[in-house]
Amino acid sequence: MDNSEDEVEEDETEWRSGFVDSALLSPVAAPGPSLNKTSGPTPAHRVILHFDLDCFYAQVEMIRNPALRDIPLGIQQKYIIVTCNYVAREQGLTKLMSVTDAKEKCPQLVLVNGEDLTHYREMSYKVTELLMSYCPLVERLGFDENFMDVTEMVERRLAQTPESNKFSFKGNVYNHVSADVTASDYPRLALGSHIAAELREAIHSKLGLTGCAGIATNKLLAKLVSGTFKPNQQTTLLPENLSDIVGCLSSLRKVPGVGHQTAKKLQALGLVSIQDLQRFPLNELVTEFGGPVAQRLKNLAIGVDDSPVTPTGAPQSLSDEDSFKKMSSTKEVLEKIQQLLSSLVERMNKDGRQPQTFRLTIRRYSATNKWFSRESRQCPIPNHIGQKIISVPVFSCNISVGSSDEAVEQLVPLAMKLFHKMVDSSAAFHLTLINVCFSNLQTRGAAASGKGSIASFFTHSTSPKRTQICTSQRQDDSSLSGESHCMDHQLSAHSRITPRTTQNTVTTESPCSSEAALHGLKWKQSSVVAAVEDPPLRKAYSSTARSDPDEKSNTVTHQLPPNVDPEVFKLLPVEIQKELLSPAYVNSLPSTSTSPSAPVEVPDVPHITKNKSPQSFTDLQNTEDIKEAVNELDPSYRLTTVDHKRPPGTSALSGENVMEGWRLSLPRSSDCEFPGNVDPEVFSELPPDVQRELMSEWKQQKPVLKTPSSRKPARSLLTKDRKAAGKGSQANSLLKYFKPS
DNA sequence: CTGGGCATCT
DNA sequence: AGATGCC
Repeated sequence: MDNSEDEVEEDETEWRSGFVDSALLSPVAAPGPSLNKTSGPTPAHRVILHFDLDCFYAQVEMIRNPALRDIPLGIQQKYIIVTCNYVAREQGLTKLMSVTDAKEKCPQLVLVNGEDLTHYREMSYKVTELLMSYCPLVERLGFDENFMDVTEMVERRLAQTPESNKFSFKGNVYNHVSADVTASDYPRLALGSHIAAELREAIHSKLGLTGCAGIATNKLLAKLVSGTFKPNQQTTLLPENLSDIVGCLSSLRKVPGVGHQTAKKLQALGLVSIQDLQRFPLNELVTEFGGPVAQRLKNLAIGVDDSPVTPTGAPQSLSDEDSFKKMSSTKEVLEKIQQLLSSLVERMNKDGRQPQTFRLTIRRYSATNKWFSRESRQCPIPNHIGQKIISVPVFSCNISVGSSDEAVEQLVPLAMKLFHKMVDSSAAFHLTLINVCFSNLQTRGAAASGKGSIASFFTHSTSPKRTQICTSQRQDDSSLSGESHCMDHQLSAHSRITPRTTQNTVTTESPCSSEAALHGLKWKQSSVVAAVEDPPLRKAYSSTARSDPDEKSNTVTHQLPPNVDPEVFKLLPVEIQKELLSPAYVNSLPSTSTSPSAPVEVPDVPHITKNKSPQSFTDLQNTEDIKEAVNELDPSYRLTTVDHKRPPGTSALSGENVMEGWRLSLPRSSDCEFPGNVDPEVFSELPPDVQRELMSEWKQQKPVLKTPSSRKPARSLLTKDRKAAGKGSQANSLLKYFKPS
């Protein structure tokens, strides 16, 4: 029962497609709650583009180090090659292959550690920004994909462009010989293919990245078709071939939106192919998945997708995580949390918004079902801490208070509290992942918003004017000519890129411009200048937050485990302090061999000689030669120890960064009675609930970590209003993600 | 020997 | 808080 009659099938799906895609009619979706709560009606026929960058991480690394261009390159996270360049793919490597398998297939493979996503994130937002500069309707999907609704652009071009251009397709046309196509039937898709080609060219010329694009009438089809001709090509799907591309999906898992769980449920219903799902009665699907999901699945199976391209904007949460084989001591947890928080606070600082919520997530080891079962606890961030995450400009000077370090110091105890809500550290535990996350991000005060709005224009490679036009316009059709002008200017000018050295364009707009212009350097200044060279300044400000009488000796420092900041230590619950000081931990292993700070070996010499045939010796030589050559080309880029995670000595909480004013005196025999070990002054400065907690622990000799205190965030509506609340204010903060650091 | 993010829905 | 999905 294959699709015997192509024309009948196509006609039917096309009819349904038009039927469902037009929200004005849409009786199909009417009975149940509409799956996409798109407010506005979606145009009857849209032109949707899907961009998918080629082996994105690998491309970024090859740009950073061109010596990697022509050698097989894999991007490694832990034991996985998450992606690899096309040189490596020619030798059989695929995405998400284990390092072991990869090296077996390709002994010369050069690996770069890709656990730090900073560079990928930055480049990713540059791409989104570039697309947005042509049309604001851009939706991100991961770091390397973007949807774009160019319907209005197409309509405008339809009126403007000469006839001859309307009737040719750029790039491939699915299931057609491109030159052969009767493009006059699909002038909009044809123009969409022109736009896609221009945008891909812009991405290439301005950012140096190649990628694929799909052109179709909805997101699902655009995404499906974009990958049909793989590296650096584009493909248009004509409506007449809708059933072809859907029918070609080898399994239901290939349908975007059908994940592991959904596929398993469908398989339990006896469905394995797309055709199975197409024919399966809707009612039975409803009982299994509920109305909306069932209808959505049915629609997807026939290539129907009326979900709108929703502009993504700035992220709603920032998180940082690390996975490892085993973590089983509080000391390790504390250090890892410090590490993660340092980098997360730094990112949050650059963002400029103030997080209202902090979340800690862990994954426990379990022999069965290793990959799920994450647990998390979250709590509101006290305002006085949240403010410190954002560094505050000092008067008219560009130097800012080094408050980010303090923010980390105060967040660590918060995180440890959450940790102990999940893990009873008096019993054995075994974690394999820790994640820290800021969410509920709040744009900062109206008046002092110089940081967010103005800085973005400076760090931004495009003119403020154009950004304003494109981001504030939304979907209004009122200023078509304006956007069109903007667009055409861009398109015609992209052969010559003039990044407009920003300074002069914006200086006129705000007296704070010089302050904002240096914003990108602020973090460095705050951590170096404020903490080291300018202690009085820093102290003056820290004293406002904390009554810190005088500086005291550092006697305890030497007793602390390495990398534990005494300032932080002081703030920890005594039980944790005790745990950290106990001989078991002091002597305990620093041996998390999977730690990201451990150098990644490229290539693994003993492994190769052991595993491979005798001839691999020559390969080994070659690889070594390549490695050395690459290292010599760029000394800052060490293949053997590629670790972008954290340059040495930049940790805000490294041991040498000694803070003033901690004064907790503990005896050498660290694990004796608490009250004698605790400085009354310090105790009196602790928050009341912490005091209560400590008291109860001393009395009971038991970790009672329930805070009876007030955890009443009084949260109400934070779910829905992404569209309205987001866009306007979000446009500014979004730009921050578009700029190099 | 399946990473490190992100989002949405419940 | 968790599940699920996407890359």
